[in-house]
Amino acid sequence: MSTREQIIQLTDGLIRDQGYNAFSFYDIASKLKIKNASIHYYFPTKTDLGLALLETHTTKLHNLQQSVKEKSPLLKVKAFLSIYDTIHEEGRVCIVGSLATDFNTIEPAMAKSLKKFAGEILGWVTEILKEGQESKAFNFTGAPRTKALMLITNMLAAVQLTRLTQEKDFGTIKDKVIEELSVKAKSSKQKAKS
Amino acid sequence: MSTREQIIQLTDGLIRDQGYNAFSFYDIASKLKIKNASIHYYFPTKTDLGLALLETHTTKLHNLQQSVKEKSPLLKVKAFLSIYDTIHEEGRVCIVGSLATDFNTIEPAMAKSLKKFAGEILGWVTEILKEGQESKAFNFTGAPRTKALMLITNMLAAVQLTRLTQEKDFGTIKDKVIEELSVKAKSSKQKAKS
DNA sequence: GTCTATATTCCGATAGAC
DNA sequence: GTCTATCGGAATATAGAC
Repeated sequence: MSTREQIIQLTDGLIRDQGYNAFSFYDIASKLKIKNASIHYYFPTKTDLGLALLETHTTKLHNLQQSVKEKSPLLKVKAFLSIYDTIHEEGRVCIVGSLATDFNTIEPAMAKSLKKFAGEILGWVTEILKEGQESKAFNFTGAPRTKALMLITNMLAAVQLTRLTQEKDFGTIKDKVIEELSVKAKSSKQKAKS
Repeated sequence: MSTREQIIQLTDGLIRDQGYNAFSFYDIASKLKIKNASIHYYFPTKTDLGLALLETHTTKLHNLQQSVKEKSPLLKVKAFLSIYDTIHEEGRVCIVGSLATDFNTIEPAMAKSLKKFAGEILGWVTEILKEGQESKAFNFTGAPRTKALMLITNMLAAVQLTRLTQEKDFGTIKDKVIEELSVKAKSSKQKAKS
């Protein structure tokens, strides 16, 4: 991997671990055993680095979308949910949640890029839910966009909240999200479990 | 209000607006037209200030719990959800979400206090849902704790995500949360709305 | 309680040599 | 591309006068 790519990868980990305002160029430089100034060669400003990071996240999202393009709505939703598995295992949070809480401190260019990225995710999940609702693969009422918002909020905050409660809460939430989406008509069963 | 209380109140707004690592003693001092050093008179370290803030949030939570102690489960849930109304109107995020994304940068004492606070919220919402489930006021399957986690994640992330999407998304999410909880058996109606 | 003054550390960023 | 050196600024925190 090129130095530039390594810088972006380390930035990603640091932002999602500690937040945008808590990581420094030195954190990255020391890990790569290069000097501070070298980072500035690739990314003149911190905002340039943040923008490059958001571009790689966008590319990764597009790759994931492509990889499940022909799959069922359920598998597509699971593909989306699986994004958070690694995030949770790392003890980190997602890039959207991390930058959302720092939103009022980032520069306009980054804010714009972040909004676009969040919009693409929401649009994708909405499309998946719409497809599943129409094919009756999913069991939910109301607008797909609303359900997409709730699905995203569940996962985005699950990785944040389970830093404070119990590690297993993440899996509990994820399982329940899938269950509520896919379980049919509901014959009134089920009670204390999950 | 005493200077000490004003400091805490300003800290609260700043942390939930910009994040723990983005606000400074100077931000507070300048708004109160006093000097940096005066803040240190009340709170020797930033951690002391953060701990005091978490104590006021705990007190406010207890006050809210007391005020709805004799109400129905639905009104109790609405009381909990209403916490986020003001937060959203301010364009801020909740203290748990803000500090959760900064969790790996705060000192152990604050981390411990934050975990305790989050645990109290989760315990309270779980109790409300348990009560509503047993009295059949609520319509959900599975463990109350799981549903409580999902309710909290919906709201915690709603205020974060709607910074990036549309302002009205917050209300959409909140309404749907209440609807899914309280609507009965479901006569199969409802489709494109909400 | 609030101030001035200062210590210390860290940060983002730039200039210029190699 | 990476380095040394340095600038300018901002942060937390403390000492001691008033």
